[in-house]
Amino acid sequence: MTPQPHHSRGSLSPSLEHYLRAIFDLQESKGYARVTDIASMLGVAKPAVSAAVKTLRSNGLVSHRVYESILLTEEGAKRAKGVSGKFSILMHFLTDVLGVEEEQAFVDACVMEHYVSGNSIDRFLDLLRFFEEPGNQEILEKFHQFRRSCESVDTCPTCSYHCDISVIDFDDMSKKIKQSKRRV
Amino acid sequence: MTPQPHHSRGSLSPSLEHYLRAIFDLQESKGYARVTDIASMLGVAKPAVSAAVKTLRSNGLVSHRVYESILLTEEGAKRAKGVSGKFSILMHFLTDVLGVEEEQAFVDACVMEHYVSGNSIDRFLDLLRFFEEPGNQEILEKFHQFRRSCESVDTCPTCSYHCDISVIDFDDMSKKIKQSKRRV
DNA sequence: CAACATTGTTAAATGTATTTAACATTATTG
DNA sequence: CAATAATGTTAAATACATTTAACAATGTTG
Repeated sequence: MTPQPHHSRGSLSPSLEHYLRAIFDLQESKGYARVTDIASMLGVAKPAVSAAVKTLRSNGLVSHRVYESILLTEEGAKRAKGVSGKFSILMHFLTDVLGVEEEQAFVDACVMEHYVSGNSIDRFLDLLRFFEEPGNQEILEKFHQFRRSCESVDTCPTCSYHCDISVIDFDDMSKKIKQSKRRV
Repeated sequence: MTPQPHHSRGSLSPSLEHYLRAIFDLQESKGYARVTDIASMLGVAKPAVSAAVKTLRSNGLVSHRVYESILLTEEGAKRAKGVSGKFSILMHFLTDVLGVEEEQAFVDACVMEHYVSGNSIDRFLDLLRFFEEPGNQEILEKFHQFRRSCESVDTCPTCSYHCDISVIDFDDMSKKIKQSKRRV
């Protein structure tokens, strides 16, 4: 009914958020973003970028005159910073705390940044900070030892998730979970 | 060229994986799954379920004669167990370690189960187990205290992610990340 | 067992995100 | 400055996941 303001506050799809972060990163590193940059950065064809930019533009998140370069608006920059921040937290958590290999952590952080709630991200950050506290580094080190002691899938029951799920004692961990299955 | 075997080993879309887990859960709780059960469990319309089941069936993951109930094949059960296991680990980690509120944890685990690599899930499980080790519960308790000390967003810099991302010191956490931006 | 309720399917349409092919614009350079 | 290269857009097609509406099969019960 009431005409929807173009720079709406609604939430973006994961795909559009990802374009937004790519533009943010390019703007940080070279001052602006071009369609081709974005396309090669994200590994998609240029028309996909054109379409995405058009949508972002109609949401008031980027300014872009055809055939020219793309810049974030203030609102766009604000949102992009949010996504980028999530990414940083996740990336750090996965590599520095969990010890996930960097390439893998990157891929995972790139999807989690769009799907995990800000709420949970806050908690990831808490734990990251906890391990950074004076005196707590050694706890992290202790965990890394614990983790490193499990190089072999054959001998360690905790390293078997994607190898053989049946090794894990799920009865032990499924009590409260059962109850929370209301909505999926 | 060569006719693709129907029970292919390719990977499923997040959506189909989610249907698969729903079927798994229903089969566990009542022995079989009906279209209506799945639809109401996932909050989608029945034709969406019909379509998904048809695809799962053509992939050899469920057996289903029209108008009858749906059962996982051996292969389907194997894969569903994998997804379900990821869910359990994530749910536990989010609630018991991070202290994420249960409803929120549930939502997040439901998406992460499809998007996070088995590799990283293994690491989440490691950390979960680490905190369960004799003598380590108190570390977790210490973290929970650290975390609980941050109820107010106004006074605690770690609880501000989705409120004001700018509070976080990203320069500090963006060195190694910069380098890993090859593929997105 | 006929009427009704429940359950499931098909058909048609929508929305989003892609691709390739063809074309348009802009930039470079000989 | 004209030819060529690079960049960007539009158009058309595909794929997937979804919806509503209409219909079909199955089950229940008076």
